[in-house]
Amino acid sequence: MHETLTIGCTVKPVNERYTVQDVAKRAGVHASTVSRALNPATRHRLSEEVAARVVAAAAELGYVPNSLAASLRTRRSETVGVVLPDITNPVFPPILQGLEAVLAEERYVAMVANAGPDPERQRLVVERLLARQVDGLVLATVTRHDSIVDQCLKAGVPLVVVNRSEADHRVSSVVSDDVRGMQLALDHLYGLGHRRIGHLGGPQNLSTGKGRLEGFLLAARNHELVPAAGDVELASSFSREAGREAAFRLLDQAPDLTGVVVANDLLALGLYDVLAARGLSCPHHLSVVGHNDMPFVDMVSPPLTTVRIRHREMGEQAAQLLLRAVRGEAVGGMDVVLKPDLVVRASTAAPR
Amino acid sequence: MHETLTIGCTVKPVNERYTVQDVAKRAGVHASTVSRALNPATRHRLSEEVAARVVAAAAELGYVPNSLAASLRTRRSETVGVVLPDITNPVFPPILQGLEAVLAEERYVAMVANAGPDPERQRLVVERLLARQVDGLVLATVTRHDSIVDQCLKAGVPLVVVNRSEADHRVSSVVSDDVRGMQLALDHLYGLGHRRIGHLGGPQNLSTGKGRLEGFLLAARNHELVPAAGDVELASSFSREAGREAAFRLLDQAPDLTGVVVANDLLALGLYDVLAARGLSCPHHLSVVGHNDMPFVDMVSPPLTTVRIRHREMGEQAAQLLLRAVRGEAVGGMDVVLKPDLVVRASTAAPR
DNA sequence: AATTTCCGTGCATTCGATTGCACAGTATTT
DNA sequence: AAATACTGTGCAATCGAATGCACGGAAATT
Repeated sequence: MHETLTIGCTVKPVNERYTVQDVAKRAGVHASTVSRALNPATRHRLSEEVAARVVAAAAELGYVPNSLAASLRTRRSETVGVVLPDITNPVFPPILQGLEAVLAEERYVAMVANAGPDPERQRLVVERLLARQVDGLVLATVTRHDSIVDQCLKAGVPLVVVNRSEADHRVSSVVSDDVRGMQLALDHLYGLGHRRIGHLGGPQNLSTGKGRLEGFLLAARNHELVPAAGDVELASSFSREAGREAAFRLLDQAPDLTGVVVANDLLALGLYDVLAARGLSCPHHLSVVGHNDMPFVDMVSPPLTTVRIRHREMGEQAAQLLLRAVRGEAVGGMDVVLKPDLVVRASTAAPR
Repeated sequence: MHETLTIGCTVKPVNERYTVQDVAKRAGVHASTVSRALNPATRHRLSEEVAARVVAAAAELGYVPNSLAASLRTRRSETVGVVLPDITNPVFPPILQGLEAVLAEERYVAMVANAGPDPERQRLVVERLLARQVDGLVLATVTRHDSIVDQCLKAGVPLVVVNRSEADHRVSSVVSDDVRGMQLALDHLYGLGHRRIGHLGGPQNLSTGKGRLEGFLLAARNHELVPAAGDVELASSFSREAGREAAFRLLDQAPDLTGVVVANDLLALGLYDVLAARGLSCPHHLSVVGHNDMPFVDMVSPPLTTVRIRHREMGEQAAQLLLRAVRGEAVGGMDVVLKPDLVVRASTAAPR
């Protein structure tokens, strides 16, 4: 019986999907009346009685409107595209959750594409989304100088970038205050008594990587610390693997550091790996502060002190910004900068 | 300048999107010829010269076809809906990644909806996706008896369930071999010398919860272990929180257990919390085996011994199954059952 | 009672791409 | 040379819903 039933389609090959015509016939009215009766914005123009009759007929048939046809006519698809660099990076699911929640409230649906880091592929993905007539785009992929943004601006599609921003801020963005985050992290270490503090940074072509490095340098200056050349090392991407590689270099160059402010939790986990490999213990030999407070870093050993970013809210804000733009309510763009918090756990302590 | 440029739309209010008509005019041919020239399947019916001329004209205008219009006519949207219970559960991103990768290869796009656990909301979400004429649906939400599946079967939409399966297996599914997974877990503990082994289980309305409990009981019987009534405790959902609650009960009821096989890593983390709260150490006081090998459980303390499920591959298989169904290539449905592996880390040891 | 206003509904067109059918024009056959 | 086959392109209808316009009838006005 399993063989015979199966993948839906075969059960009922004749897809008896009803149209406004069918509903119209059943209700004894014209198709246009059905359209009006089913649209809350135009229902009032009909007599109560007819509207009710149509609604009843639609319900009886189990009528489901064809959004494609409606979108073709109205030029609004109530669909937005979301372009992610890597959905398995734990910061993105909460962002997506926030996005989706706000969009769903407004009957919008998200088309999610995992575009990866390759600009050519991103371009293709965006084109595909545009072909599907998305009403707007959320990009979580942008680099500081991003040709995809050019493409989108040229296409004239409402656009919001999230998590990372563009260098020249041409489009609305929702990001975290990276400078402030680094300030919090460095203040914390300084307060514990650290004076030899390094930075394990991220890629400088991403606003987060650059902003956090700048924040680090600024915060250091505030405390009249002067980081030596080898006290800063940059990872080639925000991944545990790249973190390992950069951490190796950092610890080789500056073995006397007592604390490291890391630009991202994944990188911090890479640093953890290196510490473990070298038989060094955290926080005893080295205090570590991460960035993002991604899920489960409270469970690693030692639980990671990190800068918390409210990713879900980031997604919510981005969705709201985008919806405003889609509706033409936005008079101008804006940058929303969320304030991060420091979450102190067990990876930081007074220097040995 | 930021104010003036902004959210895309305002930059170029006149959305000069070209149509086949425009391309046709420019190439000096009829619109239908443009359509044929741009479709790889029909291009051969045109003379090389005309086809080239059309392609050139399209490129010059930067023509982007309107997929909505095409879908309306062809009745294929090259879009599939993906319904998730909770995208922040770390098992889903890899599944989504696998799905998206296979779909993207075939030019399909995924509409992702985070429907939550409420069946009424799931129903709404599915209806919305159907209204958008998705070619198929992937459900990661199914319970053992699931009314949403009824709805989908009635609608006659190609359908695949992933991660969890339905009790009466009416639709194709891609799941892990839960019984085998539990066998691996229990064999491992038994091999270490454990004889008092308990089970921290999941909700019985989910195939994973039920299958893993059954697997546990079966594996216990294989070793001629007879679990006492209190040796099994079920969590109300697959979450760390529910894991904590159930773990409290389990440890109260059966304080002499030396090992616990847990139905899910999140539950295992809840158990970790309870052990920490009671000052018990893992694996010294209690060995713990998780299930899923979700990201970063190798970093928790102690690194979790767990049953690895290849979630990405799960997503890939599901996408392939669905695409076959969409194309009508599937003669029947099938259940794909992936074999899990045991990953031994530091949460298991010989009993004290 | 005659005229105007308004209201509810129907008609027909539109959105943009696809595709069955028809028809030239050329190539092939007898 | 005539008949046939084929090939490349155009024409027009179609997918399903939305909407400007018009019209008939009822209500309101004078």
